[in-house]
Amino acid sequence: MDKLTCDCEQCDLKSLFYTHLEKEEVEAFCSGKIEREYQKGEVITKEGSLIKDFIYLKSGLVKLYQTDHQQKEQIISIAKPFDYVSLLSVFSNKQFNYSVTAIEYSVTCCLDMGNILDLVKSNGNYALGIIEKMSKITDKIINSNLEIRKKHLRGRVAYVLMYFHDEIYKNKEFELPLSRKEIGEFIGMTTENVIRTLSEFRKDKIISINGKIIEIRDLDTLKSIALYG
Amino acid sequence: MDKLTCDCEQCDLKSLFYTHLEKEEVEAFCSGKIEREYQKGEVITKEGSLIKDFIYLKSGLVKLYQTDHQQKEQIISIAKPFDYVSLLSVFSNKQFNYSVTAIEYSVTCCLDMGNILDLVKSNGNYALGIIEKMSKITDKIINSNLEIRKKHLRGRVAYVLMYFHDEIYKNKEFELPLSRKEIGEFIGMTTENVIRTLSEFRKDKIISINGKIIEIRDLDTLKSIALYG
DNA sequence: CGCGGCTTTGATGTTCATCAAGTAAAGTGG
DNA sequence: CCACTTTACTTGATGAACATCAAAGCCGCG
Repeated sequence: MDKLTCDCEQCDLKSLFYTHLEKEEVEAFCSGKIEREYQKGEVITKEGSLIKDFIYLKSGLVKLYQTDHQQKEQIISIAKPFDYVSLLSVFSNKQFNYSVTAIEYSVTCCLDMGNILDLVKSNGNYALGIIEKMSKITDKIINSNLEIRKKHLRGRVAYVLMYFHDEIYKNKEFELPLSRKEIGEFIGMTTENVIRTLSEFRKDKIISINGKIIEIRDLDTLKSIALYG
Repeated sequence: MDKLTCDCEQCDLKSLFYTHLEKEEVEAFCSGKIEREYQKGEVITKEGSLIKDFIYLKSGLVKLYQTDHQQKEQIISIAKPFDYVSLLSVFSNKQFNYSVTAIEYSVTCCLDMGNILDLVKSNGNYALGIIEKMSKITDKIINSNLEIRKKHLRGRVAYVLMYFHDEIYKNKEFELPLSRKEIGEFIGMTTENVIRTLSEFRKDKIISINGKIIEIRDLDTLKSIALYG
């Protein structure tokens, strides 16, 4: 994790954070800003730690997860820029409810929580923007949890592959950012069965596997398994 | 469903909605307000219908759920006053993402959505209150879904019973507001297995069952099943 | 080089859904 | 108010879906 300097004017996320702000507000806002970069595997925030900053993801990919009393992890959500801004818990708790770890090289931007609160209070349009954002993010998380819950193993694995295809890489070939174990933690099944199901898809010529590289060979079939499996 | 008249001054929820408002704001706010009452089983909002009002629950108990392409229902959450205010979707969508049905006699209060939006924009403290509320509600939903997902059948059923005991009725004896089928829809198992598990608990003298009336006879055991089962 | 973590496959047993069948309760129309 | 239909509840038997256990290969890293 390193610190970077950055120019807010060219930040992709300014539409999210700065649209409703006057120029002087932006400057005040950004003065306390710190960018950090994380390598794959580095922890960004830990469950239970105090919330001092408001963090959002500028680039990369992260996983949100909780850890069990048996040290088992449950992945709540995979998030890309715009999808993850630490909106969960931030406004209701003193501590983070979830841990966040980079699963690809990622850059975050941290703003002082106090600044955000002041802005919400003083700028209604800004507040509304935050509310809409929160609403969308949590809707997505809740819906994907419901989706996963009602599927069988094949459907769940297909769902994850389609998720990476549709939402993240937009390409039939991509490198899985998650280990088999993590996929299991995400969709609630054992590592062995994730592997077995992937192997089945390979035998059925729905995908090709080369380590972490996946190529989708029969998108329609995969899609229908994701929907009805 | 009937309309009622109501006095905002004595509304239990005024702490949530009116704390940050001036007297004249409250009046403007309440002018468009409509109270409605629902008998057990009556639908409050339907998935897919247009959001015109901002609804919150004044008294009673409701279920939030989605309906499958096979007409199967999945219960997302059981909500009591303060727990349910239609915050999910409301700020991010034109339509409701979920249906809501009363599972006990309930009273709702509907406010014009436009009024709420104006307030959020013009009153920062009010906005912050809404944000905190949203954050807490969605945290609860996400957490309970994760909890349920990692348990076995006995643990899930115990979890539901403990939920009614701890959160709703605060009493060892209560009448289940859900049918066996609905409990299954809530915790992701079949009706038959809900019944079987309840019967097991009865045989193990953990609970007594009389139709929908449940009495918890061994709270400690039930609690530990809910935690570790 | 060896150790630990990730991956893979097979064999085995448990958990759970499904099917079937029957009883009880609750609503419906004559 | 009673026959009738429907819906909720209950139990058992069966098989499918899935977790667990075991063993071995692979790779990266100190």
